[in-house]
Amino acid sequence: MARPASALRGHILDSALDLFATRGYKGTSLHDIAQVVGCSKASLLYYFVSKEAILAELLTPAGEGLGALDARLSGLEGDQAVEAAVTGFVDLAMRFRREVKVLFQDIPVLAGHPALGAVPAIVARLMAAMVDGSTESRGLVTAYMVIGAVSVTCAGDVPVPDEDLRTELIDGALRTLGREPR
Amino acid sequence: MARPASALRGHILDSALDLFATRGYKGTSLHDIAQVVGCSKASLLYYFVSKEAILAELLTPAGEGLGALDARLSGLEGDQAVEAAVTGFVDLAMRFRREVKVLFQDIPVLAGHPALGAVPAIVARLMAAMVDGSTESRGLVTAYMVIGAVSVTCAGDVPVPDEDLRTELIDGALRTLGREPR
DNA sequence: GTCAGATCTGACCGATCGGACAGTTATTGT
DNA sequence: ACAATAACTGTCCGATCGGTCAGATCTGAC
Repeated sequence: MARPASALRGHILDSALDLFATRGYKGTSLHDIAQVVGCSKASLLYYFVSKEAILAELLTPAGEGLGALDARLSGLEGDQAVEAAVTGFVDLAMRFRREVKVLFQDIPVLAGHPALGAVPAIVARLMAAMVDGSTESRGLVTAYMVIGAVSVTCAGDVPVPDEDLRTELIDGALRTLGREPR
Repeated sequence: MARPASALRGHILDSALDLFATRGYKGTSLHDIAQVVGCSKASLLYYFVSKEAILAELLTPAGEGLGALDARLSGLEGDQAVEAAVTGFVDLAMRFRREVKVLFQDIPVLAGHPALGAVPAIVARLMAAMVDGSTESRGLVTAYMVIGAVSVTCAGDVPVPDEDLRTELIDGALRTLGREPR
């Protein structure tokens, strides 16, 4: 055994995330993952009860981050809530770029998943915070637009340094929402 | 035969588009399509040489629309090009909502496809037109943001009438780009 | 050394996939 | 009426999928 034993689990998660992000969940087989990791397919199922369990564990941190943002937002109102929602979502999307890619590719597969059950409601609150509770056409549409803009830009690989990407995403989102960038 | 014979082909395409949009290309089997259409799996392969051929035919109109927009844009410059790019892309995305959904879900599957080979270059030109050729961070990021915002909003089902959706998408995109809505 | 338990694997399984093909049924021109 | 062609299907096939399992191999405590 060349590799320290306990490291294999982490390698599996990392390789799986890479493959899921580039080929999609359904487009990646356990054989593919095993090949990249350099172990047998059976080893994957020694550490994880199923392929879906790998996906669930990969998406858990992002889900927790989203939950934390939701909690932070519940104590804010008005302009403060808007700015916190935008910056919080941008930071989350940038921190979990590969996860966002997976999420967007396999929404149908993941929609029914219990671990992700709370996500739609949280995203709905997040969007509401961005448009300050507006339920008019403008508010609904722009909230969707910001979510899409930030997600797609983070998932794609724009040739821009992370710091610049962050400020431009925040400024762009605020512009979309009709607010003056600070 | 209850159904007029020549109609089957069209029914296959329509049902396949629905299924691809909701479950993804890889998440939809030929058996699934046949069941929805109400014919045998073999019939699908009588009208189409392969599953991929169905997908290719479904995406062709959207690809042609994108090509037409590209041609229209090549004759414009400056503000006119920006507005034409934004409105043209919004109209395209709204006209081909289900196709956009399929495209976003299965980018990895479709990236290497020959029929879609010209798309990345066209999209690059479209984004360039939106930001008036800017290659700075702001331009690159906002171009991505607009593409993502419009695509995701059209793919999702925002409870807003089409007319309102169109004007809000165009206005929102122009705001993102830092331009005054007309 | 040796034994127990954790780690890892080859071989196998049933299900499902996209696709091939011979053959049946309906339609049409004459 | 009757071929000829188009439309359609049941059945089979090899490949690949996620997952199981008995056993091989490694590791650390004593």
